[in-house]
Amino acid sequence: MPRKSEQKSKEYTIKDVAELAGVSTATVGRVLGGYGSASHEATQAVREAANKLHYIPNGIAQSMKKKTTKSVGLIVANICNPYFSSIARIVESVLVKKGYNIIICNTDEDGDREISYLKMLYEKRIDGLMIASALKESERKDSQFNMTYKESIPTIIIDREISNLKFPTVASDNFRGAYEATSHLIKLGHKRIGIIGSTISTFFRRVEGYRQAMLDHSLPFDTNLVFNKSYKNVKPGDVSEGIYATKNLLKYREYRPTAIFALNNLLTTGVLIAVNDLGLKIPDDVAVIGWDDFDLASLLNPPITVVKQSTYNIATIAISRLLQQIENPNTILNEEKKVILSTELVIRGSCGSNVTY
Amino acid sequence: MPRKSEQKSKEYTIKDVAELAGVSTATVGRVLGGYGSASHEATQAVREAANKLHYIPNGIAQSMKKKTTKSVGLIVANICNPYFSSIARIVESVLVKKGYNIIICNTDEDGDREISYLKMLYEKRIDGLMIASALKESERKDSQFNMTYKESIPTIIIDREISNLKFPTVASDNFRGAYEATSHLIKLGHKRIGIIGSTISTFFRRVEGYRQAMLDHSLPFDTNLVFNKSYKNVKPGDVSEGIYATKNLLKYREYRPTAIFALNNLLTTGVLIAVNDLGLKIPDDVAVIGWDDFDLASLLNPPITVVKQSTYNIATIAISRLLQQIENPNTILNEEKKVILSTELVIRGSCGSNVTY
DNA sequence: GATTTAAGTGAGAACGTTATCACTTTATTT
DNA sequence: AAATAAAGTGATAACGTTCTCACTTAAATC
Repeated sequence: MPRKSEQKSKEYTIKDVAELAGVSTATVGRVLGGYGSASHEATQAVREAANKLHYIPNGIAQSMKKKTTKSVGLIVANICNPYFSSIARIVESVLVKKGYNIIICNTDEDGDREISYLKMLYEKRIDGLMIASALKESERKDSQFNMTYKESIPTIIIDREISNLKFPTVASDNFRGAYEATSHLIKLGHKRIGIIGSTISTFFRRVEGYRQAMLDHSLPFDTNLVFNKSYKNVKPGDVSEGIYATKNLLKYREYRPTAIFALNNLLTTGVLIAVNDLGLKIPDDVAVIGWDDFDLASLLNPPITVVKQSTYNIATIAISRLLQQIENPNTILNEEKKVILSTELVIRGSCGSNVTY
Repeated sequence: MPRKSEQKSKEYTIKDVAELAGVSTATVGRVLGGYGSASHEATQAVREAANKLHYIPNGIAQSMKKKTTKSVGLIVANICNPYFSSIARIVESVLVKKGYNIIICNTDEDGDREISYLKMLYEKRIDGLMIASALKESERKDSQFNMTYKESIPTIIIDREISNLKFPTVASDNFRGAYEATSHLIKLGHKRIGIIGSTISTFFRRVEGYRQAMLDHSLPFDTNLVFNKSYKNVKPGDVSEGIYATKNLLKYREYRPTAIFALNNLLTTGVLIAVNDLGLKIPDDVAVIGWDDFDLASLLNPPITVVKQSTYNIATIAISRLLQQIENPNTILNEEKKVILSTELVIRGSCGSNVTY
């Protein structure tokens, strides 16, 4: 049965190459690894042998010896969120040029999953970690959570801040972005503004910005207008969450908000679907403003006003700092450990047009 | 300087745990690995020691010994494409439950990048591979390309077929989906139908479906209406490609197609933006039909008619088959090596309403 | 109580590299 | 021509696990 032997095609090792080339494994290492020195003949012979055997170096063994894996972990809530997928793509494109690869983990905003991912990645001995933590405000003080983070491995926190960890952070100015968006709505005459988010820390900052804007304009901060719970009957990471929240906010006609501020892309879509389902018109019946820009925003009728994050900058700054940490562990990044990028309010038509600026 | 010693926090090994627990490394392995047998005392001592040292097993060393890495590679064109990010998310969620993680690679439809990714993943000794190959029709016969694939490692091809490799495949019925979409347009009275794609193999099959539909309805197959080149001045994986193509197709008023069929999500968005830019109305001036459904499709004015793929099914079938190959390498999947899933034509308003069915 | 079976253990050889060390050969300098 | 430097090489010890093997002790069988 010659077929059987075919199936278990042996994985060739450096030893096989050495044997075929008639040199020692050390020489093979030197030739293939490009260090030390080897004669022309030896080099030739090794190359030939490696080719003939279709030798593929064992990265695991290399990692074992070199104590580096050339891989970084990326923990995000949901790779389907265009914001995170853009970041992933940019980060990946930078990394691949340096020979790194990227391990992607979706937490679905679940703190426990985040912890088990961390353990997994640390076991994998990743060289670096980029994380948009799913830790909730309340959990951030919990020392048990912080113990799961290894301060010895290069880490960069994106999108959300984790206050009591001393890792560098790159994020948007959530407070200010939300403040501006809310102020914009207020200037257009809106007094009852609903806001849809969830329990993650970033959204808290945005809600704070919203709150401050309301208060600064002598409007009440009404918690009935803040929808930031996650309901069990609605799966997160799905349009349905935004639909559910919107329908709840718009349920009682008398108390109905005249504007809704959705705190991420998916939620914005949910709001639009729900408003459409209810037969309401934007912006006349209800104004809408979304967090995160999207390609189709300007094509909708009316075009949607959004708070635009500089995703590209977040990603590039974050990855360059991470690589810096990885490649030069002694670098002290104290100077500007925290990078906060400003957002941009892109005014389109979904909030009405009687601007009073 | 006690600070310096803090910085280089030693990575504890199984040896350290053994020493602290007062047992041999073999016993630690047994306790932590959950195999063999260990006394209650030993178990207790080991657990305690491991905890005290915050011991994190070295997965690299484990992989070295066990010859399995518990990681699979996913090669796609662009993680920002909702189609691929959905697949990635579903696949990841299945894998993580089994203790695997996923390494993501973006080829940007570049065959050379695909090859270098393959090499990288093989060196990493991934346990399995899921790939939407970027190989072009012409390259598929090139044996040089096929040599880069290792038939010894479990692999599943998704989205696109690679004819001369004997890996199982899961994909949509591209021909039929395009045939139906084109027929739909023809029945609505369209005779000049533009189609926008690019050079990848999947799109060829779709263009074939389009072509067949035209011929079956006694309409000419006009290559001027087929836009499937990639231009250097336009970066792929971006809305601009679709915009550029659309503006080209609609340039000459006399020859202008009355309908445009966009072969992926990003291209559809590009078409919509371009049509809007040109001040044309859908569907009166030009009808639009897109490949791949999207959340906002029904909210646009008019709602966009699309060919919907069963992304969820593609992902779940693909990953379950891959896991089957990984966990039971002897399984012969010959019976139904190729799974072709039918698409669904979701008729909305972007093609006009005088349906003659 | 003698024998078999099971439970609990440690020593040590792998796994496939890298990289140090010692050595030989060749090239370069005095 | 002798002395030194440089280039080329192979043996071999790590890296941190797993797991077989051999062994001791305890439990179960007759």
